[in-house]
Amino acid sequence: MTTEIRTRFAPSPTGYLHIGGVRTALFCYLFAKKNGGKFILRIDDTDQTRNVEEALQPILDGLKWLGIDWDEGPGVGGPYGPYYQSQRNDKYQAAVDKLLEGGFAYRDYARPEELQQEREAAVAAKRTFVYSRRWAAYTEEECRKFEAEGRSGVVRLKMPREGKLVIHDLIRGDVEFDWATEQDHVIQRADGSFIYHLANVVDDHDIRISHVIRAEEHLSNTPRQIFIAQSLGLPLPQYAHLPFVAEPGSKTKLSKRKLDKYLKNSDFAKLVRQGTGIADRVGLETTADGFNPVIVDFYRQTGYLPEAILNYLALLGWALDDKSEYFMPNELISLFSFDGVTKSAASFDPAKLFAFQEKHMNNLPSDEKYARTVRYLVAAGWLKVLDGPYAGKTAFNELPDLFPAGTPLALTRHPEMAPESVAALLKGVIAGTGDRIKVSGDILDFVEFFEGDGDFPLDEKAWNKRLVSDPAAVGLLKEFRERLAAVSAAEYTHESLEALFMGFIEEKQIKPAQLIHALRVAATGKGVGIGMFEALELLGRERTLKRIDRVLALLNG
RNA sequence: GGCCCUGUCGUUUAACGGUUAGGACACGGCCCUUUCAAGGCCGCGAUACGGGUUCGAUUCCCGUCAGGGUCACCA
Repeated sequence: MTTEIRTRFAPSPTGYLHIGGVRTALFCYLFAKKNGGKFILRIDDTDQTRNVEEALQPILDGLKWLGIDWDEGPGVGGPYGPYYQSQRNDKYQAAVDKLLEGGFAYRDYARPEELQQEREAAVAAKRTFVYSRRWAAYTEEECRKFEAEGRSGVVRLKMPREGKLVIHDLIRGDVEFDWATEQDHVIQRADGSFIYHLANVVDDHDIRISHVIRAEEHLSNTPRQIFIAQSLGLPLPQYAHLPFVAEPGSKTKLSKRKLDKYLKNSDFAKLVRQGTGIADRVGLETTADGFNPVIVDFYRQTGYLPEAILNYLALLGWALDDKSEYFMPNELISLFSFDGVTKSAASFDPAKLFAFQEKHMNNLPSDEKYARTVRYLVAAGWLKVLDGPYAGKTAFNELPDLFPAGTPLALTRHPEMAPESVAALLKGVIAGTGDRIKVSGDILDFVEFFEGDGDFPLDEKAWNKRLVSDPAAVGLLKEFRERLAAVSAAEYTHESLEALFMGFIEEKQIKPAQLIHALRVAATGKGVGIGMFEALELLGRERTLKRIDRVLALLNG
């Protein structure tokens, strides 16, 4: 009999998807898919004080966006549901009863402060704390006696106090523990609710998990889980404890709460600055609670590619060989194995993540780049959607990551322009920017093509340097303007414009720089940008002339 | 503090007893160039320390040190 490979990711509904969690989910997913198995999503909501649905949605959305699809779980169901722990209490109760019956657990009536005293005494005596089990109750009668004292009971595991346990970890090899160092952990609270470890073991078995793949921080918790499983007579899954994702430049676990500290890392700060710049322009909230690189939403909103994030995260703790680094998701699936997984914690490097993003973005077909940038231009107010499911919508969160091809768009500042021309312009801008757009939101750095011709903003520094304080350049610009005016609309291409320009500077015996900077500022308002002649072609003759004339008029006035 | 894990350039990793210890990102320089990117070339840069085992240790063993995790009626 061959058993199916089944892995699970079991997030608790915290309201956001942590980047470290994604890494764990990804490895679970890759291992399952590589081996033709199933990846299951289970929700660890045993702590019921939270609003589960609301706090779960961002996590489901994030995983879906990344393409980490689950075969069983919320939304898709499956044969071993329910996939919410809060709905499985009957199973946990049955397990606790069985543990009690078998003598593997007991009811305990100790008060927290009494336990605390024992603990302190142990520390003072420099010995390992071992609960005296003084308030343990094994019969109904004992229970009633303690309850009469006003005590409330919990159920504790009755851990072995001798012998050793060896865990065969797929990544770490054999790890040995002394049973004596394990505590009598609570598995059911006084209010009858259940503790995670109990629920976890019961569910992993019920849901037929074959491989428990999780972060290293759970390694120390594994003995008690094994004890529960063995006491219940359940077969053990295979374990694989992944190194966790650490802070930039440190080995401490990455946390959502320490944004201020991470901001001192210049690469991290750079990432945040870029993201915030984009989010601000498309009208998104940028509070640290929801918008920060530890949370997946940050990347989605800034315009990262899922495949880039997956690629980077896969390399954080896994390597194929000494040279390959660039992988698409399907390649990761076919190449993944525990052999390549590292043992030590890997710190999150924002600069390297960004490098992967650049690479994947540069390999993106231009149609897809187009489909991904529209959202930013619409949300920032440069474009309007004329028809289709998103007609009239402007809020970023109401717009899709990828705009459907053929959606008719209008240019806010040039309402007269036909949708086909708008689409052609945007396509041209994307082609012109080449590899300058690193994240989809970067399109907002090239909106000079969407500005009005008579009122586009002029970069102050560039304006002063290239025009105000360079009268020679202005003279040349005036003259070159006439040459441009003489070009027919059909001839107004970057090739012929470049030829025209080169002829002009040769004739004038000058270097390109003596005119081209002035021309750029006049035509785009900026000191930097895409290739000059591509820019002129995109603008077209009429718009170029209008722009130059406006600037010339400003200089005279 | 007990227990557990980890320790190769700044970061991420390769080398599974024999290499001038390799790559990528970052960084520095040069080239290209109308700006900004990109690209090309070059450079900087590591086996935590101490003992063993071995003809030979990054690799195996022991110790030290360092970092991290875990010890909740959180997950």
